Order: sequence, then C-alpha cells, then structure tokens
Amino acid sequence: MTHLKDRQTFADQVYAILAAIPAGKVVTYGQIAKMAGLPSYIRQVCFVLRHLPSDHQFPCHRVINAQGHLSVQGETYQRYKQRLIDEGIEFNHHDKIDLKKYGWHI
DNA sequence: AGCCTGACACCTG
DNA sequence: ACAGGTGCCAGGC
Repeated sequence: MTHLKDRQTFADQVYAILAAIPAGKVVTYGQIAKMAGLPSYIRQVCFVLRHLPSDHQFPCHRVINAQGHLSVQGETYQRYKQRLIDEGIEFNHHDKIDLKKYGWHI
C-alpha cells in the first residue's frame, strides 16, 4: 500500500463510498476505512476528506466522528450542520447526532 | 532520515 | 461522563 497506484486506489475507494452515502444518513471515519478494506487507515480517510478538490460533489457533510459529532469547525461546521438538518437529520441539545438512528448500516 | 501532525478510534482509570 | 494515553499511517517539512 505504499505504491502511488495503491494510494490512489484507496482515495478512489473513499470517493466511491462517499458518493454512495444516502441522504439522511451519516457514517463515521472508521466506518469508511473499514468499508474500503483498510480499517487502520482512519487517518488517511481524514486526509482524503481534508484534501477534496474544491469543486467536488461528495456529501462529505455526512461523515462524522464516532461520538456523533461533526469534526469540522467554524463556518464549515455551520454549513454542514444545516445541510444535515435539511436532510432530516436531527441534532440533540449537545449538537450530537444519534448514530443508532441515522447511521448508515448496510 | 527523522520528527510532528492530523476533519480519528479505542481502551483505561 | 471524561481526560489521557496509545495505535495508526501518509504528508509535509
């Protein structure tokens, strides 16, 4: 997995998984890593998300951490939260999402 | 060639 | 509930 081709493949897998997340559902970083077949690559999932092309169409607002919180901050946080709310996802009074209810399980 | 750093997860105490 | 430590691996310097 150190070859450039493999790294690209991993990124492509992440893209594919992102694109497949249905509206109204959320997934965790670790879940994406597992789905891509490399459960220990959580940090790389973060890297890929952090470096998406500016014109990407992926619903990365549907990716949250295992605590049910958005891991982004500032204005991005507000944008993502609003998009999730628009999709029918609710935040509790601690700005937390119920993964049992909104988690994407295949 | 190290060393530090993440849009994290998991285990402990 | 919660802070702290550890595992993890590529990127960036």
